[in-house]
Amino acid sequence: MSDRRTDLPKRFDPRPAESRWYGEWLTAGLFRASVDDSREAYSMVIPPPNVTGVLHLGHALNSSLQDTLARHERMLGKNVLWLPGTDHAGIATQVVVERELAQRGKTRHDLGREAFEAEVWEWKSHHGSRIIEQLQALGCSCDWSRERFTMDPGLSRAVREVFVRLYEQSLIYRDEFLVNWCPRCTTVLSDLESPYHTVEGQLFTIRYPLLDGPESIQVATTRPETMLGDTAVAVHPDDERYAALVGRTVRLPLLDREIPIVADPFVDPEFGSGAVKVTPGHDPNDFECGRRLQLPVINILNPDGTLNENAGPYAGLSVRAARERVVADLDAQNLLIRSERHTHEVPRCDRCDTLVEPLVSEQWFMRMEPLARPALAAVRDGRIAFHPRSWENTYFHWLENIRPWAISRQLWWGHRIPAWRCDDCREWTVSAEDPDACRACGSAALQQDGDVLETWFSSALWPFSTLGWPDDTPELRTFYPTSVLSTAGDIIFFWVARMIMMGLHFTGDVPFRHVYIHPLILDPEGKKMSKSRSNTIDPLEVMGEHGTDAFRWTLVALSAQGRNFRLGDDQIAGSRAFITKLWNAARFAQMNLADFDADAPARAGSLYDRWIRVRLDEALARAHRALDDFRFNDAADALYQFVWGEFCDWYIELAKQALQGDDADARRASQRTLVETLAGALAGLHPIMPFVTEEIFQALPGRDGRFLMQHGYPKQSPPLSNEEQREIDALIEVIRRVRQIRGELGLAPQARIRITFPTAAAQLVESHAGAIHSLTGASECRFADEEPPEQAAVTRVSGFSIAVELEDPSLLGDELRRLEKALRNLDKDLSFVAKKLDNPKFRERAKPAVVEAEVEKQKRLRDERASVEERLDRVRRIVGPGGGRP
RNA sequence: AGGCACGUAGCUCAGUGGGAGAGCACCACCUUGACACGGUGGGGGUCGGCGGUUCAAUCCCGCCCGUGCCUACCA
Repeated sequence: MSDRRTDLPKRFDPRPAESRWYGEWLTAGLFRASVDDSREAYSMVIPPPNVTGVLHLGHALNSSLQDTLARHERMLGKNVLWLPGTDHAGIATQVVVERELAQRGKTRHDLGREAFEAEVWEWKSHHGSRIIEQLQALGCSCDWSRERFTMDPGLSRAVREVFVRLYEQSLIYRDEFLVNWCPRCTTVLSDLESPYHTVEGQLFTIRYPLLDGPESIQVATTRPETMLGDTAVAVHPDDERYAALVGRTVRLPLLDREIPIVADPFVDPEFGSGAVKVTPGHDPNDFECGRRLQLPVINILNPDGTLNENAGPYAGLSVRAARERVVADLDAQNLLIRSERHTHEVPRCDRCDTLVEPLVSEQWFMRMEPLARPALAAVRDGRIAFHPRSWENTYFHWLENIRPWAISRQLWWGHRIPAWRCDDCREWTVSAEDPDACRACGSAALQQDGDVLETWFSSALWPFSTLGWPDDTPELRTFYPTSVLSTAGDIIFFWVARMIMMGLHFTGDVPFRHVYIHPLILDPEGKKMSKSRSNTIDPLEVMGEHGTDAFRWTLVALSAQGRNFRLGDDQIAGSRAFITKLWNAARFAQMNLADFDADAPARAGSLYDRWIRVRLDEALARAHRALDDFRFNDAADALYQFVWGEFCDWYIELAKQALQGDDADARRASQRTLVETLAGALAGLHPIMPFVTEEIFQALPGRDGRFLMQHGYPKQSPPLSNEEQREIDALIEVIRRVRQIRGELGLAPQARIRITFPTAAAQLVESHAGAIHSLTGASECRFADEEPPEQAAVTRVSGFSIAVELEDPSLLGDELRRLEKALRNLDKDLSFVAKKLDNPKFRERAKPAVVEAEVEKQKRLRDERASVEERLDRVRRIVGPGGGRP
């Protein structure tokens, strides 16, 4: 008799629901944004994952949160664009493809640049969409028709345009600078790409003899081989021990080079001997010291990490071999004072883990301070807000101490730098279009720079390059600035700050209005997850095991602001239980809706019906306020409490009377409330757990072929009057109190009980007799104002007492203990209230409302105490002083 | 070393200037016609420590201890 698609099976099976609904949503174009739309726009760009990447927990979390926002805003009726894509990940991708080539016994040099690039594109076409498919499995509602890749023609054009403009503004320049060099990748790395790792090394103390005289000076170093590039020895200007030596000359051992002793405040007199060898070619501090004092720079390394001709007899050796030889030779000449164990930090290549060598090289740099100033202002004046706000400190600190950015990379995979050098006059021609002739001398003998730009350079343009910049496109006009950027805290420098700088500089506006920094997921022991710790969790495995909705719900429900969280199986199992609860509530609804006619006129609902609708409205309002503030956990909590604690625990139980009763009108009204409230709850949950909510929604009667997302959120219902609110509160309290007596006295669940109410409660009890009987297990409710029967447990409910008759006289002993406990608790409460009210300063200085509340509280507690005490006396008289039981 | 968080029930975590909550775990009873991934009831916490501000502090301030993350780096 029903035209519904299916009956809900006993258990929810996530897999088929996930693939079915995701496919239908895509077909229906639900995720498409439109530029020709009068609705308010809401937009986000996805932090583009690395094209070589696989979905890890960080992606899963961030994407779940963004999807929650995107779906929520769509359901609010906005024109939502969530723009997806990937970045080309210069080094990572090149390393992957080179590894594949190596298996075929080839290097990229065997292929040549063009063939190698083709090889990478080929690789991308086969493997580059893996992470996109994984995001889809997670349910992400991105507008896939607008998927972008940082190497797309449009985005590449944006990169060139930006490079050329910055060059013309003298913000991009070439310079010789000490850079981080990866000898394996043979490319420069940014500081951020060369993280430090702790190693157990040695600290060598070496003696440098003075040129004129028998004295010598001792220096300490962890990298003795770099002495081959020393051009000075430095001491602190205020260090009296060495004051006489400053300006004299030492003879550098092994190479016999004469180098000066200089004074520079960067030297820490407390460390080691207080004198330091200065190697401007291979140490950041020394490089800066060298610039200050105009010391010569000697580079002793070849690009592959071997020593070059400047190392004299050590040329051709690896750094490691050279270190051993240098130490041995120094020792032989009695110049090695000592070596001791020393833990220190060395930089390694983020991508291949090779030791990074600082070395001087000519690179393209970008001046950052002029762009940093407006970027700082945009956050200071609130045009961009960080959530949680404390991350602003991180942002400010980095931008206030910003240094030039080395943007060139000696790779073959990436955006090739649009700069050509003239063979004849050596001048650079920088141009968005490939030039025919040198700008300086007109020569046609031009060579394009072989380097490419760092990947982050193109990522920094992502919020506007993906929307068509530099053209003035409808997409840009509609969706820029974007609404929210959601990402991880450790990426603020790499990406967020650079997007803000580039966005302001090139579009004149901020790239996004809100930056949400999501929590970090820790393992069950509270440690950061990492491959090296092998404590990672594979999101796809979890999704397969527990279902994607359970996984998403867990991540969202744990995302409290400003706090990381631990993830383990327990958390996810809890989410699955919640989904099962929802599922079973839906099955209950379905069973009771078999004859439901959505179009039939229904009379106004019962108090229960009107109450649960109001509770739904309040839960949705709380959830939506929470989402507005990025308090994802609070949103989840509001919905959870409603579904489980109110809809399932109370409404369904209360509605059973009408649903299963004889009054057809009452039944129809409750059916309507049941289905509409459930649908409203599903709508509220849908942004967080899209699949199961759609699955249930589509199985409910009265569907019109549209999807849950298209229905949006339910309209508000009229509020309850104060009287109605009091009535439902009192009913719930009565039921709770009686259940409490049953539980505390250990009455068997089957045991029927008789309850005596005062006549004043008659109206309440009679209006809700069905609920009271079924939910308390009462067989009879009586009304009497005289003293309650002796054989009874008495409890107090908002202003009146109710008595539960006890069949078994021995239970009075338990009742005695129950009352004694209640009395103890009341006395405790009373003494705390008294402590306040007896303090004259409290009455004098506390807010009058607070004082009044305490007075009220005291009055209520005293009343209650008197009533409990009276009853206690009576029970004591019956049972005797020892109580009913031993 | 500096910065930023965090420390609340056995565990994972919410929360608030007026005597603290949830989920899981635990105890008791219950295979009741949605649901044992369940129901009803219950026990359990000097809210990290020490000071300060306040009539009142778990909450605000300072110091200390512990944990985590980030940044920088001593040759």
